[in-house]
Amino acid sequence: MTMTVNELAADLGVTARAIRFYEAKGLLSPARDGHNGRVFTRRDRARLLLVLRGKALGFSLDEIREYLDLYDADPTQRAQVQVLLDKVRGRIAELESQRAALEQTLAELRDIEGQATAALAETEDTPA
Amino acid sequence: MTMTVNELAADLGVTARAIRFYEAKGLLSPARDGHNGRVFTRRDRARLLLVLRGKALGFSLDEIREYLDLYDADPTQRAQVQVLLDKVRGRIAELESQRAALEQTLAELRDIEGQATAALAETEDTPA
DNA sequence: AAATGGGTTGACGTTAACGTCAACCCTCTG
DNA sequence: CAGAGGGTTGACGTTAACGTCAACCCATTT
Repeated sequence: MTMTVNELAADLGVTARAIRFYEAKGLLSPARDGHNGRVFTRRDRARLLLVLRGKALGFSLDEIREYLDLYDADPTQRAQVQVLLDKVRGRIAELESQRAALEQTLAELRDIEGQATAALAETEDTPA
Repeated sequence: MTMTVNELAADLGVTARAIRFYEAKGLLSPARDGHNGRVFTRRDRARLLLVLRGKALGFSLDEIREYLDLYDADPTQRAQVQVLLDKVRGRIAELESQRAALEQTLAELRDIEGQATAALAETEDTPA
């Protein structure tokens, strides 16, 4: 049911050092087994997956922590919910502009790909 | 028709230091005016824009340089074109998986937004 | 001539995100 | 009981991407 650091690390393709680092940064908070090792549940694992996705999207660990706080936020406090909402909307705006840049880059790369393919086809029978 | 470092920097919202740094890294190669300053054309500006977009997408400067080389590549050399094509396709694959992660994150954030909005509406008449 | 306003090249400082030891602690197992 | 096998906490090293001087050059303006 639970995992150790190295198991989780192997599972998600990261190093144990990185996981401990994330804990030190407050992104994870696995339980302990006496003086022994950390105990990771599937919730910890899910959280780490969120961290990794955030990283893949180019966010810093600090940003990811804020982002995780959005998940944990208590939706019963009116003022806090308002802050949460603002943050979420800001993040959505950022991601959407990032997506736009990404689409544009993809389009350009596809264009280059097409040109390269064409160039190959053209010289197909007249090799260097 | 041309610009100085600081003009370009102000124009695109980066520091002159960063621009010089990019040049040192081989991402830009503006002309010189005698012993005086760098001279940036609109082609240099366009190139810098590509750099900035790459950064926004989370690529390292080294990766961006490779990426820029794709633009500059000579499409008349068969072997080089093949390499180019492979690189481009690899990059496209990366970007598409990145886009998938982005879409998923966006969906989750929108979900949180909806819940927060609902929570606000519910306590609208019964404030804290 | 002195000062002011760009611009230049080092050279060193800084932050983020770990990598890489080193030293140490349990807990088995032969 | 001597290792071997996990796990732990420092502490220091490293890379990327600049920031931040410092010292200097050249062309004006005053």
